[in-house]
Amino acid sequence: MTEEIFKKIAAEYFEISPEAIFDWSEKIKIIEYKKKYLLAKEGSYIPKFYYVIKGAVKAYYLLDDKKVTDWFAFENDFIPSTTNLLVGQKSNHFIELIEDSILIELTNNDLEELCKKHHDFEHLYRLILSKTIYQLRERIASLQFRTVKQRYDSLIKLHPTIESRIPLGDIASFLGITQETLSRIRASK
Amino acid sequence: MTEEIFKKIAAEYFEISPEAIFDWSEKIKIIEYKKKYLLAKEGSYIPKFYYVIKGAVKAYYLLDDKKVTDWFAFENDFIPSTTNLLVGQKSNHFIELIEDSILIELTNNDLEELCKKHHDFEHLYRLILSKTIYQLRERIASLQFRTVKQRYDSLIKLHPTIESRIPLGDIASFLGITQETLSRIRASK
DNA sequence: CGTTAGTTTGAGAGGACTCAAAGTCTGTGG
DNA sequence: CCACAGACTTTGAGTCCTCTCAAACTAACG
Repeated sequence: MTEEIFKKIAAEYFEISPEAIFDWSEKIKIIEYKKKYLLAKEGSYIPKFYYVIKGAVKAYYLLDDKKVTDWFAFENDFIPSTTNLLVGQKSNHFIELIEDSILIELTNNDLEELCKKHHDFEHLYRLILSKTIYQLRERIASLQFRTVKQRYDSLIKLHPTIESRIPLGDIASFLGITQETLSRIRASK
Repeated sequence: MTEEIFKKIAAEYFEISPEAIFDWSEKIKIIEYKKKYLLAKEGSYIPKFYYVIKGAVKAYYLLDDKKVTDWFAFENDFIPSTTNLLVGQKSNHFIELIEDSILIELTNNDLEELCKKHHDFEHLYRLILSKTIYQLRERIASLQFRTVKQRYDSLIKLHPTIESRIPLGDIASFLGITQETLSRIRASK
C-alpha cells in the first residue's frame, strides 16, 4: 500500500532515492481512526505531519469560543504543521477527522532527521512547502477581495465533493462567513 | 557589506557552510533603484527572488483594473516568488519599490542550482519558506475573522513604521478594505 | 507655484451579521 | 425497524458595517 503512495508523491512532486524511501518507511506510522477523532489538540503538543490516504480532515482553532476552520485535507493532501517551528511555539490548532480516515503520520523530529540525512528528502519537503505557499496565497486572494459567492464557487471548483462531505458550518467558517450567510448563498443559486 | 547580510540571515535562520556562501555570493546581484521602479511586471517574467537590504517594496496584482496589494517587504525581508513554479505558471504580480531601495537579486534558476548543489543551502531555503507559511497563515487568520480595526492594529504592531512609509491606499488594499474605510478607522482612534 | 498623488469627509445603498425559531437529517438504542 | 435525540440546515427580521460615488482638502515634487 505504501508503495503506491510513494509513487503518487513522486509523480506529483519529485522522485526520491530508494535509500530515502527506505528510511522514510521506517519512520512513518499508518493510522486509522473514526470520524470525530482528534489527531491533535490545542496546547498539548508533539508536532506531527500528516498525509491523508483516505478520508477527510479539518484543522481549526478557537477564537472567542468559536471554531475557526483553517484547512481541509482530503485524499492525497498533506496537513502541514500548524506551528511556527522556527520560534518553537505551541500550536493553537485542533485537527479533527470529518470522516473515518487512514493517514500517514510522521513526527516533526523524524521529518527533520530525514531532511538532515537525505538531501533529496529535504528537496521533496521543500517542494511540498512551495505548494502549500501557493495554496495559502490563493486563499488570501480569495479572502481579500472576492465576494462571498466567488469564494464559495471557487472552493467548490477546487474540491467538488466538499458540499456533500463537509458540514456547511465548517465550510462557512473556512470562507470567513457565518453559516446562515452560506446557506442563503446556496439557496440563491 | 554582503558579509554582514549573510551573518544576519545565519542568525535568523541557519548558518550555511563557507562553500555555499561562496557560491551564493557569485550568483547574487546587488541592485539599487529609485522609488516607483518596477522590479517585476505582470506576464513578462524571469522569476527572481529578492532580499531587501534597505527600503520598502510592495507586490500587487490587478483585479478588475484595481491594484490589490499582496505583500510588503522592508529591511531584512524576503520577497518570495509569487508563482507556483511547480506548475510552471506565469506570475500575475507587479513588484514595485515604495522607497529608494537596495536589494539582493537571485534568479530562480540560480536558486534552484544552489539548492541542488548545497544541501545546507536548500535547508536554509526551506526554513525561509516555513517562515513565509507562518506569515501567510497569520494573514489568513486576520482576514478570515478579525474586525478591520483588529487587522489594522496588528499590522501596525508588526510593522510599526508602516504608517509613515506606505501610502494609505496600499495598506487598505493589503487589509482587504477600501482606503475610505481605513481613513475612517484611523480618524476614530 | 502649479500639478499630481494621496487623504479625508459625506450621504446613501447593499451585504453580512446577530439573534431567534423552525425544519431536516442521521445515527443509536429499544 | 422505528422513534427519539442531537447535529445540522434553513428562514426571518432588524442592525450595523463597509462599500460606492462624489467632492474637498493636503502634501509632495519638479
